Amino acid sequence: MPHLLLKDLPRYECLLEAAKEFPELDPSACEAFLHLLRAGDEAFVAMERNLTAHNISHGRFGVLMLLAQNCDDCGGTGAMTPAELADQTRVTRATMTGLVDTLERDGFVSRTVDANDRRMMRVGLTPQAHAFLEQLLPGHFQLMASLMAPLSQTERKTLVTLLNKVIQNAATLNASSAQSFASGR
Amino acid sequence: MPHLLLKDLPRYECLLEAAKEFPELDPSACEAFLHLLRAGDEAFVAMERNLTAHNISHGRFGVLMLLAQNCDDCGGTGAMTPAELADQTRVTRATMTGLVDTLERDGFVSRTVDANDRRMMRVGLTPQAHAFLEQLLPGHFQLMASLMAPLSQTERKTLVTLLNKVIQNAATLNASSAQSFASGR
DNA sequence: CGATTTTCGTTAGGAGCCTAACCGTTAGCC
DNA sequence: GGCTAACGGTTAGGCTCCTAACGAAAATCG
Repeated sequence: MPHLLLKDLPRYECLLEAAKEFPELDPSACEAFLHLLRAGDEAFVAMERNLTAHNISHGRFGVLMLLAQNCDDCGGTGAMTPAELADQTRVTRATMTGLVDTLERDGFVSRTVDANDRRMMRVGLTPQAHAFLEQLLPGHFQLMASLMAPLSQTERKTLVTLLNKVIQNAATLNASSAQSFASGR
Repeated sequence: MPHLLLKDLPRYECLLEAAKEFPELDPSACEAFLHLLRAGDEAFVAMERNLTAHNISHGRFGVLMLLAQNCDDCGGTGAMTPAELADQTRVTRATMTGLVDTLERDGFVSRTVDANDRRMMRVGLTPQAHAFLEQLLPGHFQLMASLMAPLSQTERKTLVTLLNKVIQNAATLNASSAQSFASGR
């Protein structure tokens, strides 16, 4: 469970005050940014607390959900390679190795080598994992519902619209700055 | 830099579909929750990337900001105890020991024992830290501004209002569930 | 066909945070 | 005043994630 930021978010007057010293500081942008960070963190720790109560980490949960979804959607077997899993869950391949290690140890997934390409592995859910998810998910969904309870339907739609603008923008900024980093500064 | 969630957020139709299987799933709540998590993560990694470019971690940055703020606000010396720092930055005291260790090693803070209570330490900023912050902060503020650039002033206000509702609610839920955990389930 | 390059999964090592247990110091209480 | 409890900071050990470097298998190409 990560921490995040200061206990008390700064009052808006303080931001206006600080803006006098730093002309780069945009008070309304700063306020929105800090609130976004805090709200995201609160949501994250709430979710993580629920997951750890079931003895599963956020990373492992992501793998299980992805495999389950892949199983349901395409009517496929639900087997995926570690590289696919790492890409979809936004984790490095090295991390995925560790996640699959513990999931396999706990009996939630099975590893088999691909018959056609002997470099590849196929990771699939066990029946035990399906049972575990069916027992876990209702509480997970209830948590989301209770967290968003104070928002009306229209407020939720508004929130999603605003957040989408930030997400799109951030993805562009992050990608371009990552690129400028890769190309030597 | 943490990862977060799946690469592609689920489409709303998929949530509606999943709701048929899980009656606890509230599609609009789930959508808002996932977008919040993603937006918060994007903002977080953008900030963290900027900080690591200056060879400082998010945790250490929080300590510096808090000490600087404490110095400016009250006209005080800016010296705080590790326990105060831990409380305000939402980190355990053990973690704060490590943060102060590295900050002291890098010449950003100094530790002195309290004269009245020999259990306590006083952590204060060095001139070097002030110089460092003055060099770092403009870029930090510019980052926030560019992240929130696609939102108008009124949209930012709306966003803050909506996020505040979530923050308040989450703080209550997290506190009560932490309490129920402390009292033995 | 053999040599190079690419791709896959893994290992090794590090950073940041956590909990639990620890000493030294102070405060409360007969 | 001495014994116990509470408090402040630290240490020890664990978890999750990361980057970097590695061998094995496949693809590419002269």
